[in-house]
Amino acid sequence: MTRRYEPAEFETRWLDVWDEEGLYRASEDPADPRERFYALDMFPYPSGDLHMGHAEAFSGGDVVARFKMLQGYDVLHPIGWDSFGLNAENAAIKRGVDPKIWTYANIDQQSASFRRMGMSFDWSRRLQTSDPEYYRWTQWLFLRFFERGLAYRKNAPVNWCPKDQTVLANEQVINGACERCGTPVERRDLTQWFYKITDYAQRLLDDMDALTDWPERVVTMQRNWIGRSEGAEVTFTIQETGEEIPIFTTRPDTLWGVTFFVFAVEHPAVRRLAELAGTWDAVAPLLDKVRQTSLVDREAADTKEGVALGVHAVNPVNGEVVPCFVAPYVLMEYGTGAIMAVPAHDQRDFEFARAHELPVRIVIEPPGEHVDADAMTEAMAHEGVMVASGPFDGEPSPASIATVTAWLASQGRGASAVRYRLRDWLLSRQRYWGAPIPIVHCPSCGQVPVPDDQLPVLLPDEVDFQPGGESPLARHPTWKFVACPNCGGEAERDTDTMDTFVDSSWYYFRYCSPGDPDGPFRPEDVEKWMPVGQYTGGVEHAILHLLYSRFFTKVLYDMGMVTFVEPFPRLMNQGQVIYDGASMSKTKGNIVEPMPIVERWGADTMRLIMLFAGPFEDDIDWKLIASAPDRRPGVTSWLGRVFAAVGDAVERGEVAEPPALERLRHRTIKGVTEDLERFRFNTAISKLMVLTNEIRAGLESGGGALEAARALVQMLAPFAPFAAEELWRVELGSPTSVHVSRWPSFDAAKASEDTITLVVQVDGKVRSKAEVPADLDEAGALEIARAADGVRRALDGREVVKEIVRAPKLVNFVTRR
RNA sequence: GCGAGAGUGGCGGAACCGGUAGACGCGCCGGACUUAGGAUCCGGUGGCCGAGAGGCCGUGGGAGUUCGAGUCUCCCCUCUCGCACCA
Repeated sequence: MTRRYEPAEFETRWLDVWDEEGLYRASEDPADPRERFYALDMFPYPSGDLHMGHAEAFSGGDVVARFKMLQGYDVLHPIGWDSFGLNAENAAIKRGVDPKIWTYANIDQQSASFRRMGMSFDWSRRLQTSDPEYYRWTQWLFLRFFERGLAYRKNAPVNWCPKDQTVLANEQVINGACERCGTPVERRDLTQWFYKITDYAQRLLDDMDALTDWPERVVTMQRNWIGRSEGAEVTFTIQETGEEIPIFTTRPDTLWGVTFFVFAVEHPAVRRLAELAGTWDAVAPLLDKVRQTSLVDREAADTKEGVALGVHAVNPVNGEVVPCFVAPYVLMEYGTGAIMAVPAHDQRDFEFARAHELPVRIVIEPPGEHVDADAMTEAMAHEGVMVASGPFDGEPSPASIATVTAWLASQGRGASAVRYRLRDWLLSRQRYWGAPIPIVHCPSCGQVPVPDDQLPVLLPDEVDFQPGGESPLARHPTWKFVACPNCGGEAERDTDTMDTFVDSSWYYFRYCSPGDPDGPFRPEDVEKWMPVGQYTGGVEHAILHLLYSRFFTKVLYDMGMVTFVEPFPRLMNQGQVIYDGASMSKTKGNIVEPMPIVERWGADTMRLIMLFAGPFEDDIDWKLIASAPDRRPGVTSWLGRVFAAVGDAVERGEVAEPPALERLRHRTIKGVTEDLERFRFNTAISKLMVLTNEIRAGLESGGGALEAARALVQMLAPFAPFAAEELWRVELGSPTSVHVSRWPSFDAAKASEDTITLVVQVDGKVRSKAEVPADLDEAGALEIARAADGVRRALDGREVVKEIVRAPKLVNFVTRR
C-alpha cells in the first residue's frame, strides 16, 4: 500500500533527529580526510520575519551546501545576523522599543523559520554582529587599520541624511537620496572617520581578473564604481599671479582647443583670485548656493551656470591666454577641481561656451572634412586628425594621446596621470546601534587608540537613542568620560559608531573560528576553509558589501593574517521575488510570505516552488507562478507521485529493472549532477520529474524500480530534504540519513541512449523520423532515409544534388531548386 | 547619454558544439473514480487548413552566412537593470 504524501506527519520530526545527530556540523577535526567546502549565504538583517527573498536565496544556497555534502565534502554552511545598523535602529525607534530587544526578538523568529525551512546550517557557529564578543573584534580590526594609516579622521563635505540624522557613505547615496529612507541627502562639512579604500583602488581593479565566476554585471558595476581614468595632469599658470593650477584631462590631445578655464566653486584658489580681480561679489553667491544645495539639486545643476573670475590662465602647450570662470558643473570632488575647457570636443564645455559666447576651436577633424565651428550645435566626437595643434598637426586621434602625453612629460609641462572615481569610505555614524569607535580624544595626546585588552568598548544600555544630529552616545551622562589610556588625564571617548558595512566586511572569517577569544579568527582555521567555495546573495550588494569585503581581505593579506586576496572567487546572485512586475511592499499590500506556505504545504513545497520557477538568477513573479491559494501546488503533487512511486518500487522488490529505466537512471544522474554544478536547479528538478514518470511507467509494465527509486530519493535530497529523508529512512529502510549518503554515480556508457531518432530532412524540412541503433553508420542511415515514406513522397520528381549525413542523428537531401 | 543583459505557446520556462523548437510544469479541454473534489488517475493541448493521411506557417522585425539558424553576422524595434555633469 503506497503512502499519501502528508508532510505535516514527518517534517518537524526530522528536524529534531537532524539536530540530535549533528548532521550539519562542519568537522573540527584537523585530521578529517575529506575535502572542504565553504558554502556561504549573505547573512540577513534581522528586520521582521523572513520574506520571500530570503526563502529563495537560502533555498538555493542550501541546495549547493547539501549537494556538496552528498558529494563527500566536509561542508561549512554557517548562519549569522547582520544585527547592527540603521535598519534595526529605525524600526526600534518607530515602535518605541530598545533596538537590542527588537533585534534579538527578530533573530529568534528568523532562526526558528530558517530551521523550519530545513536549512542545513551549522548552528553552533551562529553569530550576531551586535554581540560584544563579535564587535570587540570589529573594533580590534579598526585599530589595526588605524595603526596602518588606513583609518583616519578628517573634516570633509559629507552626505547628510536629514531624516536619519546621520552621515552616509557615498555608496549609500542613491540618485542623491538616502539608500535607506529615500530622503534627499544634504551636504555638510563635518569631521568624520574614513577607511582609506582609495589606496587599494588599483588592486581592487586588478584582482577582479581572477573573479571569473562572478556575474559579469557585478564585475562591471564594481569596475565603474572604482572608475579608473587614464590621462594627463597638465599645469596651467594664472597670468595675474603666476600661481600654478593643475588640471586632469583624459584628452590631452585636445589641449590646443582650450578656449577657457573653469574652477569648481569650492576650489581653494577661487576666493583669493576673485578678491584680487574684484569679482568676489559675483562669485560669493554662487559659493553660498552650492554649499546649501543638496546633492540632488547639484546633480541637476545647469551646465550654463557660472561667472567670470576676472583672471586668466596660460595654456602651457602654446602660451595662449584664456579667461577663467567659476561654475558648478565642475566638481571639487573629482580630478583637481579645475578643468581646461575644450568646447569643440566636450558637450558640457560646449554648452557653457555657447551660453557665455566663448570661442569654439576645432582641433580634431574627420579626415578630409572641414567643419564650421560656428555652425556646430553640439560638441564633436573627437576621433579624426589633429589640426591647429602645433607640432601634432596631422596626427591621428585618439591614438595620439600617448604621444602627446609623452611630449608633455619631456617638456616638463605635464605628466601622465590616473584618477579614480572611488572615494574613501566614510565609516562613522552619529547613531546608537553600532560598534563604538575605539578611540579616545585626549587634549594632550590627541587621538589615542583604546588598548586591545580594554576591548570591547561596550555600547551602553539606557541611552536616549532618538537621533538628534550628534551621536546619542554623546548625550549619555557618563559614558564618554574616561581617563586617557596614554597619559591618564581627563579625556573623552569618540561617540560615533561604525557603519554596519564594517561589521559585514569580515563576518565570513569569524565563522571559521567561532567564539575565538584571542582574535577575530585563527589564521589556520581560515586557511582551512577559505576562500569561500560559493557565495550566494542578492545583487543589491554588488558594490557596497562586496567591495568592502574585498578591501578588508586585501588589508588582512597585507597584515599577513590571510594568504589570499579575494574572499569570494565564486559568486551567485539570486533574482528578486516580485509580484505582478513590482517589488513586494507593505504600501502596495502585495506581500506574500513564505512561512504560511511552509505551514500549509510544507517546507519542501516552499523550496521547490522557488527552485523550479526558473533560473536561480532570474526574477520570480509570484503572480505568474503561484497556483490559486487553496489549490495544491504542482510541486506538491509531484512529491505525492514520488511517494507513490517509491512506495510501489519497494513493494515490487528486487525485480529486474527494465533497460529503458536503467538507461534513464544513469542519464538522469549525469544530467542532474551537471545541472547542480551549474546551479540549474529548475532543469535538474525537471529531470527528476521525468525519472519519476519513468519509474511509474516501468512499474506499470511489471518491472522493478528499486535502484531508480534510491537514486531519485538521493537526488531529491538537496531540494526537498524532508521528503527525501522520510523516503530514505522509512520507505527504503536506511538506518542513516540520506543527507550523509553518497551521491549516486553513473556509467557514462549506460547514460547514452541505445536507439536514437534519425531525422530525415528534404531541403532542411523534416519529412520523416525513424528509431535507429545509436551506432548506425552513414551508409545505414542513408539507406533508412531513402526508404522512408515521407521522404520518397517529398523527393518525387526532384533531383537530389547533395546528401548531408550526420549519422545516426540526421540526413538531409538537398534538391535542385 | 554611456555600460550590461533580455525578447520562444494562454503562463513559468526547456533546447550542450548550428541539426526533431516548445523538455518539465502551470493553466485549459475531455474522460475515469466519486455524495463531494481544493484530492487522485488517464488522454489531449503552438497557430492555420484538412474528415483523415498530411500540408503550410511559427522563437520581436528585416537582411545575410549555411544543406540546415531560437542559436552565428549586420541593421532596426521593444523591455529590464546599472551608472550618470567623472573632465
